[in-house]
Amino acid sequence: MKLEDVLKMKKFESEYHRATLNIIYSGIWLLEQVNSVLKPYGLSDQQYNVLRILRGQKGKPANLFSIQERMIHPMSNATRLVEKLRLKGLVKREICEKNRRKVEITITKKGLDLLDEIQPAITKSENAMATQLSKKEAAQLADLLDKMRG
Amino acid sequence: MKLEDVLKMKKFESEYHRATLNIIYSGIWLLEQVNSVLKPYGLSDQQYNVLRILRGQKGKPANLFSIQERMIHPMSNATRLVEKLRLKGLVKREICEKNRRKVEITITKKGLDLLDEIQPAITKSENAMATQLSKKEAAQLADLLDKMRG
DNA sequence: TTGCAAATATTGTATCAACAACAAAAATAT
DNA sequence: ATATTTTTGTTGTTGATACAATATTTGCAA
Repeated sequence: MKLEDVLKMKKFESEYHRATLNIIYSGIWLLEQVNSVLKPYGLSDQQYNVLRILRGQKGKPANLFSIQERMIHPMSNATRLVEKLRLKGLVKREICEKNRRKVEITITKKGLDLLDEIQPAITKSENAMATQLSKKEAAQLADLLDKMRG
Repeated sequence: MKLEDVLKMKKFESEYHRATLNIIYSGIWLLEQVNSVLKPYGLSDQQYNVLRILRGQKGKPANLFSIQERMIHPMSNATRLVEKLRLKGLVKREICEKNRRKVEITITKKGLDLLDEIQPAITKSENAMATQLSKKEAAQLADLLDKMRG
């Protein structure tokens, strides 16, 4: 569905305005898709994102600062988000002995298992895009966005 | 800057995964741009969005329901958001006499003046995109997003 | 060495959003 | 006409988020 129909707009001020609104709208739309998949597992998209970053560490711990750097959302308080994951037993936190300012976060077995459990539903949701766009178009879209941000 | 550099990622699972993350990230990125422009005026992006919808009504009032339909964000409570605008004197609300369930919202002179005041900064921000993308590319980007959502 | 600046994390507070429950008016059905 | 359902909006509650203020550790400079 075209954005002007979704938002019941007659016209846009410019192609740049149309692109701007479309990117923002589509981002929110995609986040909702992801969240609806995650909801049954009791995770928010940000929590899921953090778990994936930690899995990508392959056992190496990550501190809060480096987690924030890699998040899609700028996370204004990593401490409380990670604490929620810890309470669920999905991550472990330890003070770094080398540099006592840092807190080392690692994903637990339980966290890895949960990611494995969720994976199929997420992949399915992401691949829904494949029915609309060819692989080439998806790549082109991402390239344009990279270019757009400068 | 490419998304993989921003998020310090080695690779993506697929072009679809890359596009998904890129759209979400770019949407948040754009929202931040808009918000930084609006901040000095004490408006959130949602409040600004509502004011623009009301201006588009050209004097005709809009009720809360129709405002929600046209918002980029699904707004979970329009009542309170509009109340904030009313307290600032930017909108007026009246019970619709024809259908007393409805509340008619109209933008005030003060609201219109504020929009005019903000306009140049917003346009400037939106046109920053023009230094990165041609008009044709912007259109192509928006088309791909429309297509992506199906 | 001492003092100051930078890096890292936590906490407090105020605002905002999601979700569900509720209410009132209007439309529809019996 | 009365009861039921739908539309529209409001409110309560709980949890999330932004932002600023505050520690604590480390690194560096005088």
